[in-house]
Amino acid sequence: MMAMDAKQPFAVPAALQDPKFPSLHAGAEAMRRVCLPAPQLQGNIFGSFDESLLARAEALAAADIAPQAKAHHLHPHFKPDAAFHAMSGVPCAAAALPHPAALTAHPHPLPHPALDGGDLLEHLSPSLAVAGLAEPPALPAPLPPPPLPGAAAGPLPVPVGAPGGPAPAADPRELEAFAERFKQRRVRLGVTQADVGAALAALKLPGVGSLSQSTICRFESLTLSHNNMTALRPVLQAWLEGAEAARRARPAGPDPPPGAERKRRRTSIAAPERRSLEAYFALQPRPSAEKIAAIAEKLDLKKNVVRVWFCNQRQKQKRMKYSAVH
DNA sequence: ATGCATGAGAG
DNA sequence: TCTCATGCATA
Repeated sequence: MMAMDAKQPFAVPAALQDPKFPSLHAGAEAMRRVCLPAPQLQGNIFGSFDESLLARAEALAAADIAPQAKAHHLHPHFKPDAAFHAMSGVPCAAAALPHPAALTAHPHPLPHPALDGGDLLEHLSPSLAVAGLAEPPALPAPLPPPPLPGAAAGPLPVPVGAPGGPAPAADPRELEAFAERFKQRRVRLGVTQADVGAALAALKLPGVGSLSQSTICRFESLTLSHNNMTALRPVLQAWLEGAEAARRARPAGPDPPPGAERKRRRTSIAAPERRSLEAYFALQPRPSAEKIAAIAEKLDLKKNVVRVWFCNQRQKQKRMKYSAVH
């Protein structure tokens, strides 16, 4: 049998994840939907979900072979998490889309309506594609440089919600600063990300188990959601302080070389398929099951793989990094 | 460091 | 089914 990871660390109950503005969340969600390109238009486009859509997406995909085949998250859609941007106190222009048109706009212009999908697909040439690829328009860049990283004054004022009130939103900059200091101090301790993750279990904090290297890494690089960052901060801070204290106590640390055991394999999506997916995503980040099926068939991928890919893609859009750094 | 995946909870 | 937190596997 398989070694089950019966350790469900401290999966914050979803209900607890946004205890804050439940209605707001829902509202934002709804908002996002209505803000998106006219649903009717969508219906139009996808209603006759035929070769044309797929072809277009693939045309875009082909175009993507250009320089930035990877930087797609540049057009933040209006999402619940956008609230986070606003909370940061920054007039995050990135969250406020300039024109409704921008919602459907992609890094690349859509092929002319005159162009037929099928044909386009077959006659598509890199040159044509690249021609349409203008440099990404200069971003509004409303973000002033992080002002206060140096404010390393002792223990962070863990913004705890006063009893009766929801926990105040953590300042993204503060989180960012903490993450940075955390990494620095961790390295100074000569502890790896994996070590930290494993060590967390020893803290015996209620509801806190171990974490993976991935998660620690993502925390340090701010590639987690704001909520996630906020939840993890106190835990990691606790570990850090404990570790530093322990180190002062007895400077010598053992070096246990861990063993290695492997098992499952990761399916990897080939570049061309990935580009197509990105193009589809640009057109419609939330395809219906049918669309997913069609896309899957078109790209010769498993339906589930496509579905998960879209989920992960959406998740990526919500990572802190983009809000805090960009 | 990051891509693809799982599983819980909510709807 | 989706989101969200998280992890294994891998580039």
